Amino acid sequence: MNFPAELAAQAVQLSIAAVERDTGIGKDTLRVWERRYGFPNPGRDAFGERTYPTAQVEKLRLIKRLMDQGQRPGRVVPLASEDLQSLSQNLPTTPQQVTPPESENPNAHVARYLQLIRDHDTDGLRAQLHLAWTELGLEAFVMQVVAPVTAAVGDAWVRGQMEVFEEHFYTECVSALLRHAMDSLPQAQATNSPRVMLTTFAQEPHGLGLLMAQSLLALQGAHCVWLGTQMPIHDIAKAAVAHSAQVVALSFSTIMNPKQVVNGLNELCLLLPPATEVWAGGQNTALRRRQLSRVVCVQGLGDVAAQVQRWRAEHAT
Amino acid sequence: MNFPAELAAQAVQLSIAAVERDTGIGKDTLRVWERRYGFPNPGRDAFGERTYPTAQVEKLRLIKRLMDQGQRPGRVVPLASEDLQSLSQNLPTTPQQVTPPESENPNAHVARYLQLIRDHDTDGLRAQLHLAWTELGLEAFVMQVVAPVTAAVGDAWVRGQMEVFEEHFYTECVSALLRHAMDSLPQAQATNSPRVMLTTFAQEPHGLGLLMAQSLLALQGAHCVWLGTQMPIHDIAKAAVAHSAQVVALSFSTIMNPKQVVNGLNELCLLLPPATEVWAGGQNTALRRRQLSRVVCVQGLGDVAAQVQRWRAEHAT
DNA sequence: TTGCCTGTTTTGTCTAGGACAAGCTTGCAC
DNA sequence: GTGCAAGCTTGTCCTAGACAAAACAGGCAA
Repeated sequence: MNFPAELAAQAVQLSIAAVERDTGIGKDTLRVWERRYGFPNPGRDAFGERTYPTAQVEKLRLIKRLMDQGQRPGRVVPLASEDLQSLSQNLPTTPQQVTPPESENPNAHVARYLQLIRDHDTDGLRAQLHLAWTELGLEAFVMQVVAPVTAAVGDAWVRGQMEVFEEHFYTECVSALLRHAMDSLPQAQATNSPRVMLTTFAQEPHGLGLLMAQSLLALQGAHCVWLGTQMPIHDIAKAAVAHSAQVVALSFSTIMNPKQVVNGLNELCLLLPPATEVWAGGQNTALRRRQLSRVVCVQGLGDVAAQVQRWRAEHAT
Repeated sequence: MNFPAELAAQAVQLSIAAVERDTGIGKDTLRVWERRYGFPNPGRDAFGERTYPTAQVEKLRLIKRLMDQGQRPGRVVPLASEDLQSLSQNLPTTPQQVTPPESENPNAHVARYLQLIRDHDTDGLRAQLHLAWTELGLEAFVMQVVAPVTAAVGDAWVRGQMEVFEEHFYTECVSALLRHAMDSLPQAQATNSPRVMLTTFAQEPHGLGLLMAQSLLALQGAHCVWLGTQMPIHDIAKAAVAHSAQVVALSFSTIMNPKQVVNGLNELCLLLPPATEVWAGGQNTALRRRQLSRVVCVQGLGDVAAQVQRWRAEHAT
């Protein structure tokens, strides 16, 4: 920590393309914010091109986090950094949809994991997760540990109390364990169970929620095909046909543009065989507000089993 | 296969944003190609906005593949689809840097894996890989099986003989196995070994090459920290400090813009403590041509062990 | 033949301001 | 409170021009 990263950071000036990459805010949007709100306020280099100081990029990332939580640009972009900070602290906590284990204080439970993540303790985190899995079994592990801890990590990130790389680090640990746990499930192929293909759209890198859903689906006896994240829509359709999937399960986090979610889902529905169902889950606002004719919106992890039941009932022989 | 996907596809017209998402070609570039080469040649909707037919998007994806192989736009964009097809068939094969096992015909060996992938045979592929790993051991498995098969998959994709989802499917299978194999390695912490942090830039989703490198690093006794793919540059620097990494290992495939690779690496070097080394590997052209002062370019998987030796020699106590 | 220097072409990305549909908010009537 | 209409907000698209960096081609020397 004795390396003066702040000094180096001051010297670094980023191009508009680099800012788009680091913030997820499009070039067009950056220019139009500058015109309308006076922020960001980049300098110009010798060729007349915008150069953004690191401090402004940092502020933009904070603004992006707030907007992902539902804030509107006109309300947050003109604010001073301190106001943004205090705003992010006062955000409401994610509602806990999951019943915590009765035996102990759930917050202490979650806090222990957060501490391991902040300490960058790979082995400790892995051991703790592994212990919880073997103690609770897969279903309770997902519902009582992975889901609340993931929500808490997301909350901490929104408040600026957790770094991106700490979130990645947690995600990698949990993903590895969930995959391992699913591999060691008995392959009890229930009759009359859907063949489910799981993936995300090209702009959506988060696959952890989908992996939790896959765990629950596998426990219900569904046949799951995991294709990884970030698949172009055309290829999702081709894959569904090739794997003769009856259900395509997708997940959408808050970072995805709701308009692109709706457009993409409609496009996908046109390309899929009519009998194939599309299940969509995740925190993205598009799933709550819009009318999506053919798409089944899965309301949280608790709804996964219910949807499988419904599918079974509709496809009873 | 009896669903008329072609009929549905004909009706679908994509916006410029959707084409950027599906092809990886930027909006600016799409417009300037239209101006200069007359292709793509989209229609317009009621609001005067471009609408791209699926056939043109398909052709653009083919063009993108050829350009990733080193073709120049002026030579390929104006060509007819048939000419592009024949061009992609006649591409030179990736040079095999890896000695195949002597005992059998290496092509037959690789072809067996390709067949399993094309058949979408999850269990078969997994079983075959698992068998090879236990027979050969991790190092030979990576060098003689994973590396050549991955190269062959990449080649097949370039020639249009393999779908994106088939490549994803293969990647997921191999990644899971490699992680499992690394977990079950004895944690022989060699003295005087580097602490290596592995990740990729935000625009680079391919992590398989890096995972192979991690396997070899772990076999050399290095302490590896895998952070997953697609990390913003600022966070890579923060993570390196937090994990007190001595080496940051990055991988760059052909899909990344070489200019962005160079810019990103320079930016990263400014943010990292001076003692931290940056190792870069992958097929991206930027690593061969450009001058990158502080960056060590790892020349293929065979070079990984050599770089660890060099590091050891320079940091001998 | 190979290697190196120099002009020319190619190519992606930036600039500017204008436009507009879709979504959200506000306000008014019931 | 509920519903609908008017108005404001906001992201993304449009055109057309500019230019640096990289790639290529040609000439010349060894």
